Amino acid sequence: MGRRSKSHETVAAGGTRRPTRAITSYDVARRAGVSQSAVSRCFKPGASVSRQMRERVARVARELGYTPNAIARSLITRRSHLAGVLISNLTNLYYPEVLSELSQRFVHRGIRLLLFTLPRESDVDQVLDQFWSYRVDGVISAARLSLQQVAMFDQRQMPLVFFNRYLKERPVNAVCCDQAGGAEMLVTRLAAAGHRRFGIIGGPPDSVVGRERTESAQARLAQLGITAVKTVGGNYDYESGGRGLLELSKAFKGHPDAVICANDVMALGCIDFARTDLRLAVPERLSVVGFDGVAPAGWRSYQLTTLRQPVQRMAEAAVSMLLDCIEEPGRPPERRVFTASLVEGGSARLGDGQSSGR
Amino acid sequence: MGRRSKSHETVAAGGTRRPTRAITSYDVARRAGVSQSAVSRCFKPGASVSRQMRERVARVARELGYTPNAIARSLITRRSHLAGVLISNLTNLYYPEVLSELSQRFVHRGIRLLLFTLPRESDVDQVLDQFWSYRVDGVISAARLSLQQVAMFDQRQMPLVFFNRYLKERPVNAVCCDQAGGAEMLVTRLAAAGHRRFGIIGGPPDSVVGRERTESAQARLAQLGITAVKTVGGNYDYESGGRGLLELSKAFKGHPDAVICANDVMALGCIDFARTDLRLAVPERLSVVGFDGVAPAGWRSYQLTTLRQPVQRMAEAAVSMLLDCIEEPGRPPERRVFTASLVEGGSARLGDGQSSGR
DNA sequence: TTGAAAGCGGTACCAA
DNA sequence: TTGGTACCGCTTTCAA
Repeated sequence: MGRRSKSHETVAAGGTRRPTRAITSYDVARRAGVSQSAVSRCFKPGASVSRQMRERVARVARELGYTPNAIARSLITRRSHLAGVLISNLTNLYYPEVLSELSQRFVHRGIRLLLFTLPRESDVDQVLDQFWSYRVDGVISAARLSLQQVAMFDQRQMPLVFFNRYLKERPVNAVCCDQAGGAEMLVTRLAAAGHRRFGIIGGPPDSVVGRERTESAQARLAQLGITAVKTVGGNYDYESGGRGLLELSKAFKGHPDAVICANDVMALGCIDFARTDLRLAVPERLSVVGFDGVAPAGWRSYQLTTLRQPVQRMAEAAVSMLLDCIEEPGRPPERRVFTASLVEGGSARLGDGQSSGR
Repeated sequence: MGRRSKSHETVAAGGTRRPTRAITSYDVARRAGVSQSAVSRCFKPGASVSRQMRERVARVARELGYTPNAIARSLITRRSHLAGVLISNLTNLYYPEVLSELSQRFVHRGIRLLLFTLPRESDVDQVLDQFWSYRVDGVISAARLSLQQVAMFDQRQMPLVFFNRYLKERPVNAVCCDQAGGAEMLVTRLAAAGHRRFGIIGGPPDSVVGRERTESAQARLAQLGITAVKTVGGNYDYESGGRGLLELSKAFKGHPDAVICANDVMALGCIDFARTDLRLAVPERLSVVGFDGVAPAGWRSYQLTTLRQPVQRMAEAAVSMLLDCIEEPGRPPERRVFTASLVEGGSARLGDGQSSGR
């Protein structure tokens, strides 16, 4: 007999000890009077097992409450069926949607989601260690990683897909939304509708997406010859929107015609501040636009004019891209760029959209 | 030599094959000229290892990029350092906060979070299987589980802590927020302020928390002798709030004086519908209150009167309760009940709060 | 303090 | 189709 049947029998003989040990395939095998490998095969989908063997084992397994140990399995198969997900902060209102979508898709494909939220960017390194030690099959990151950090991934041949970020310095797998095109289009429409004085409320300094949004807007404004443009910093939260508008109003010694906010939540804060504190009608006297298309942007009080990201399709793309990378390790990096769709809403005067353009 | 050193040497001799295998403690041991067990000990906090051994191994490990395999470790220690988290739907706006808090606390304690979101309650059984097979150390559930499902947990001696739910039928570990007390207090204040016709917009049928909120409100209303009370169903989403108010208005052939919504998001929908569609001033002609204390409830457009749950403290309690259960398996179930705090806001006329009470 | 050896609970290959 | 056996990569006695 094998090396372990002895010890298992010992335990069985020990009798009185309380059964803190979980049921194993050996227990099922002994009780069913078959070999342990047979039990293992019965739990493998396409295995060659006779019908009676399968039934016999299934019955005993059910009686004993046996569930295969995924930990042990992944030790030898080198597939943990675990995917790591890295998200900077869940309070962003946009991320919960992303996370929810990712989670559904993964479950659907038999993959478990190991979640890591980052209070601060500096904690990334700790988290990466967890990925290495848990031997996750791959990682989706909605947080920024340094070049060095990314290098560690391919050094370990660990599949990595970025969600809404990427690296300029080198090609990486990424699912993105075209922020630049959307921002330019927004600016074009706003300018065509007669806005001349533009305020921009940016995201936090370390947000690549935010910078992309604001810089594209600025570039397009410059292109159109509009020079009355002020930019202030923001933090992606509701308060930033109001604070930003206040700063802009001071800078303009009046108020801008239009405010472009780097995300929806700031835009909502901006609208509320305009209406409540500055007594400025939106959109009549002030146009406000945002980015993301989160749920509250659509609420009646706001009806925000915004660029909605196709979160569902992006999540689907990210998950399937990650799985492709896992299946085919040598795969060259790919970048899939989705287009945001304009939600016209009612917080900005956009004109008819037919005017002169690019 | 051991049974495996042979095979490891073979691989090393094989040479040309690409190193798809990750670095193991054997690789480090060979390179450092020490035993594998020594390497293992060097990565165990309180182990008895000489300083030079520790340094030597650490150096080689760094050179080789070695990270201990947590999978293999947990196979023998029977501790995965994985906690399962079960959440019904992340779109609820309240759950992302909870999840974020839980995640932080777990990371803090060296525990990884295995996330499961449920599109439908019926999927619970599948998810449970995952818990069993991944041998998570414990589970926090913010989703409802049946008596049978809970029974499977203690059958497997798997620690379980409910978040904001519990079972009437039997004691379980749970961290809750006192919905009933809060609801009664709200009703009392509203009644004292002169409201007589009450509308209630409930949660989905399977939400225990929602039922508790509405039933307590109803009970208190009955106690106060107020009979003009109508209840309609809701779905916890924004639209439910508007739809609910519409239904209530029909039922009352006019409109209620106050609407109690089973969560904040419905309350916000209710306010918007009242103001925009019914042209009813809130709070002057209609008082609206909610439950939860989510971020948008505090936005200037709403300033919702609501009962805020102490999410952070509750998350902390849930995590530490779970860890306690893991440390001390036989521990009898405990229920920790937190109190919601009234956010007076500006969406309801509450009077001075000094009036006659219970 | 160090090393040898026996598992943890599976999978996979091989011969029967 | 079935059973025997060698691992996966680590922890943990037990001697030395």
